[in-house]
Amino acid sequence: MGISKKEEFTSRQNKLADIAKALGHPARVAILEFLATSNTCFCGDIVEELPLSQATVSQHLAELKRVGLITGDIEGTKVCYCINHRAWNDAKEMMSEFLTSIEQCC
Amino acid sequence: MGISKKEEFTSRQNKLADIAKALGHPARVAILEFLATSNTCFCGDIVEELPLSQATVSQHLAELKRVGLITGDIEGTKVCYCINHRAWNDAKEMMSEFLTSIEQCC
DNA sequence: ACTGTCTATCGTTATATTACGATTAAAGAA
DNA sequence: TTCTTTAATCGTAATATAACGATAGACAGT
Repeated sequence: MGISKKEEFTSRQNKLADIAKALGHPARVAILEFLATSNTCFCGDIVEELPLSQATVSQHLAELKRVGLITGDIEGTKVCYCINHRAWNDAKEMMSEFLTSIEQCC
Repeated sequence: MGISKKEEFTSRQNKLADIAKALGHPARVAILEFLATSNTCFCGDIVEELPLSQATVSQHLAELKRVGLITGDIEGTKVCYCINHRAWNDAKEMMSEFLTSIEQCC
């Protein structure tokens, strides 16, 4: 990409874009929906649910963890992934505010 | 990316992810904010506002147009970019619904 | 017809993303 | 200790994205 110009934008714009980017793949949308509706949050169950390999699912989980939307707690040999409610609510508020702020135009 | 597995997800998950992806760059967030707050919607004014070249801004505008969030109307030699209110409201509703649907977890 | 202005597109480069098989590391069970 | 299960990481390949200069094409003015 040549050199990134992200520093040239506000930190709010960057944070918003970063959250949106994390939601910008159907697999990650599916993971979040699975976590919200299923009883189990174990990585293995997510892998079973998705049409992707274990390695790929692990990558998507890492991306969601990178932006803080989920946590991963080790339980024995398994890992339990959970929605980080604080971060999720922050993201929800930030996104909602943005979505409603874009109204009128020329 | 090897081969994309996007067909394996629901069309709703894909659409949601596609919108999120379009919002997943600070330049595109900035463009939408500019359109919502400024009187002018001309491409040239957007280019002036952003710390990016004309070619790069044009690419970002094309991406926003691709998902339907903005329209581009030719007016003489200039092009007036506007928020597509119908599409924006659809996106807003879809995103809000998703954001609020993710609540409880394990 | 010529000139300048505006914006899309082309060509290119650097980097990021998505995907997977194979391997590794950690924990529990035998 | 040895074996199994689980999930992260490594290595790699294909594709996508972001950035820009240069060019082209459309329109308006002279």
